[in-house]
Amino acid sequence: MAVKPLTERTEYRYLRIRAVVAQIPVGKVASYGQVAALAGFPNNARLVSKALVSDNSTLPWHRVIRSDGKIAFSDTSSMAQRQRSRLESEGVAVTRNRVCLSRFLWQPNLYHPCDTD
DNA sequence: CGTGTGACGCGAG
DNA sequence: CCTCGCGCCACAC
Repeated sequence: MAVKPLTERTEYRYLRIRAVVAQIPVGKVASYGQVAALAGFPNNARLVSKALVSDNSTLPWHRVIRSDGKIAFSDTSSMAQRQRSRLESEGVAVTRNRVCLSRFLWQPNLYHPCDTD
């Protein structure tokens, strides 16, 4: 099975995105859009998910969630459960597949669309 | 080159 | 709380 050869540009973008994800501290979370913006790609949150899917390394992918605080996976999927356990083991409370952004969002000053509660 | 798809985001009902 | 629609962009076909 040959790995899909990414274009040089895409590979570079993925590297930048992974570099940002790697900076998310333990016990904090960031949204896809926030990671994209920090990596230099505003309005391209989907690129972040792509970068994580094609990633093999030990990246804290579980600290990346949607802008509304919800875990991106279907709440019944095994991936969502794995992400929940990883977050909870870091002290991040997950209620009904959602993280309280007001408590656990990384760099809330940069981007906080849903700061309720 | 048009179309569909998705670990997204956001506003309207 | 929910669903829909549209914008967004890379990629598979």
